Amino acid sequence: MTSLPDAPPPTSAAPSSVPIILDGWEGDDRSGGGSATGGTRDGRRGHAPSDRLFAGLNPQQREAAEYRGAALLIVAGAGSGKTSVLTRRIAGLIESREAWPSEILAITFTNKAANEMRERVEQLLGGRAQGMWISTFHSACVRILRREAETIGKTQSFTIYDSGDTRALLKRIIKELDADTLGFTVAGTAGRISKLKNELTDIETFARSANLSDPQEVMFLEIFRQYTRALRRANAFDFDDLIAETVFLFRAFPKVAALYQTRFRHILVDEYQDTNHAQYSLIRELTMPVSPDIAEEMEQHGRNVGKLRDVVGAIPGASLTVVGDSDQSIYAFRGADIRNIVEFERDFPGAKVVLLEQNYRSTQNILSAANAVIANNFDRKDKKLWTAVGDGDKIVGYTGYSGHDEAQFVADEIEKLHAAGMDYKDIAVFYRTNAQTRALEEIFIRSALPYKVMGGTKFYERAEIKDSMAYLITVANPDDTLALRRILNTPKRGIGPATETQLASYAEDNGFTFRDAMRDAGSLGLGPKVTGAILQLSALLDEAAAKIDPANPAGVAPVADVLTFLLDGSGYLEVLRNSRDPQDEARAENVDELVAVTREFARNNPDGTLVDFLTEVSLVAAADEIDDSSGSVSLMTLHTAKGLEYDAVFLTGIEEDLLPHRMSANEPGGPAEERRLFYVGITRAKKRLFLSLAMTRAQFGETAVAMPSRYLQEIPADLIDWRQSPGAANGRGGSQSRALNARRPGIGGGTAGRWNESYPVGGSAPAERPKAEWPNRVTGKVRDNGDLELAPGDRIRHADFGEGRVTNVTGEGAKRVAHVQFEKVGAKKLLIKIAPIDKL
DNA sequence: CAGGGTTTCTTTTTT
DNA sequence: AGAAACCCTG
Repeated sequence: MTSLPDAPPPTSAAPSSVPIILDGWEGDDRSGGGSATGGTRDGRRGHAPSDRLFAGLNPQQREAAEYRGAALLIVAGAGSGKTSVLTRRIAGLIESREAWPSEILAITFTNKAANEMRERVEQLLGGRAQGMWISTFHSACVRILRREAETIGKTQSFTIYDSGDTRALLKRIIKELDADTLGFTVAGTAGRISKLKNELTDIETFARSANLSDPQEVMFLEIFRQYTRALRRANAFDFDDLIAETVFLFRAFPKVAALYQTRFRHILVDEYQDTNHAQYSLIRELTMPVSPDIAEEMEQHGRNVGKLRDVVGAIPGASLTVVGDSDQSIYAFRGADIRNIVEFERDFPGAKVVLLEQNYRSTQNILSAANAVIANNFDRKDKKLWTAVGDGDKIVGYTGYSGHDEAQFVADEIEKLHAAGMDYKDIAVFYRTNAQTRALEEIFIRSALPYKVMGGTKFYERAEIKDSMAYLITVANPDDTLALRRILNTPKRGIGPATETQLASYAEDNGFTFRDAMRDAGSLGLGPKVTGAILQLSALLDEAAAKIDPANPAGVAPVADVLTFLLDGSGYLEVLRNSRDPQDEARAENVDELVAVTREFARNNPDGTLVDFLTEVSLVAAADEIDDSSGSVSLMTLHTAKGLEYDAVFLTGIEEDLLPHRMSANEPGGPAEERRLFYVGITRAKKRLFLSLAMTRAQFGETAVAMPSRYLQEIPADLIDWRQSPGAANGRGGSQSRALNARRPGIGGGTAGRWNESYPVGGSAPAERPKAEWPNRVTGKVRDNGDLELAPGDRIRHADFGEGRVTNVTGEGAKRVAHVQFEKVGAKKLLIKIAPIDKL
């Protein structure tokens, strides 16, 4: 077939919003076929992409969008419009009929980015984009692995273990082997295994190279072996397996690989600087040419690949476009290898390189700061971001006396921005470690500031959610012993560790699964109560499994129904609701929330199965949670912030031992990576950038002195307007400092000298408040003023802010907010229920 | 086996 | 400070 239909090709109905659903692969009409490297050879190039698609691109961007060739590297500085380039490149390929949508594979860093890219491409094309694969590495691999599961000894409903599951499994193995006596820790072992998998070292390869005279290494090998075996028996993959096993699959089964190599003709990878070796290898496999004999065989099996073949009958490799910025590489700790991008031209000879340096995001002041900071990393290609939008406002700096003081500054400035017309959703607060959210959250709650914490103690990591999910997993994948053991005695049914061990060894001895052992609990000679409990649970799970059995004449039940059935039948929710522990109330609400999530899932994916739901949940990233329409300030780690942008950005905790983090000091390349992290944070800001730090920071329940980060000095002084500079905070706060030291004897005052050396004493604005207003801790923690009646005109006293007059009261019930004009610190909003205030 | 009390450890970043 | 691990009793 050489001619093209005029209408867009019919493609399978892959629901665009849910990349995980398996689309009907065979149903994809590939009849148009196409060769990446020979776009014009077979006459497919009906017409060049219209100028409309490239409107508004600068010459470099346009070149990157239009270039046709086997390999293209787009070096895209922060904010240089790479997403525009990528989406237009994809749209151009499709519009010019060089490619069908189903021939496109685009890899993004988060599911959210994937969905956005898909929407933008569809927008550009007017909706003719079904069948594209736009997803993360992990989602794409899951999709492939589910499809090919049988080939590698798994079933289609395999479970995905997250790092928590991995840790739980390793913990048991280490305990059973008594490996902790040899100094093995769960975290250390998990990290080592992860590293090996990211390097594509499987257990056999490792065993061959292991030094067997080292007992330490022998033990590790045994742990690794048992871990691998447990995963296999549980019909489960861990995160790293998803990538590595796909690579192994392609290498072991070239014909399977050929299916994907011929399907995907144009592969695009975003954030290429953060790919690890396994991901790099996956891309290499996918862009490999198909040999003549396999191509021949495919054709004989009815796969219409003829027009892809070259003169010798082979199918050339797919075209590859990668986008990245080595200055934004921040994932070396999980195996990302900066060499992948640095050596791209060597890996793909003849590759074209396009540089994007013009920044469309930030003001020049922000960019100058970013450029100055990153210039301190040696060993990098010099690259300078520039913008045409002008200097903009100065960067604002602030040094708090404590983490809470810093948080109060952030809250106050956010309120000012909001009062000046900026939406909360356009403001973000970044920090290095999740632990830093505590002070921020305390202050934000008290200030009645709407905020959302991205990532951190994620919803899906909460115990009650993991419990509920474990019920679902057990139903979907009965082989998953880990999930089964988790719910065995949750809620309490009198099945203790001893019984659990008995069941496990009964299964082991007879070659059953744990699940089978439960069904056969009657023959174990346990007490009648325990036996009854096990059989009851077993029956409940069987009944639930029947609900999703495709063979069930009643039809397949929605996920929500299965979940509520399990939660009711097990009594899990009831136990939480009847508990005296006040936290269990919130837990029950979370479980209800999960039920709501399953309903939402069913609404978005009418054909979504339980396995689809579990997959989606397993692969949500922190950045996926961000709801653009929400009127909340976003709080997140610097890592989560990658790829995002906000009008105003607060970078908090810019202190030594935090940024750069203490732990990074030992790592080779650590400080440089931390600097890139700072750079990423700075370049997220469009209009306003705030840098803050504290003189003392609570850590492990102790208060320790903190030093300004070395990176602060790298920013030219004239770019920063210090509201309270490190030097000034120290000078003015001398007595404060001593008071703190007196309270906490462990802190030496001698190191504080450095505070004065490098910073101007006194900012351009005087410190707003006397130090006495700033105790190091938030007072009145578990206060409840629920019944306090306040009206405009009332006078109150606040524990920190002193006296003031209520000007307005808004909100209802527990969310009533008092607007107060304080005598010394100005206007504040306070959540009445918990604010440390008294009516005068 | 369950529940309560005490002790110890934690904080790097995440798909 | 808070969570998890551990230990003890009923």
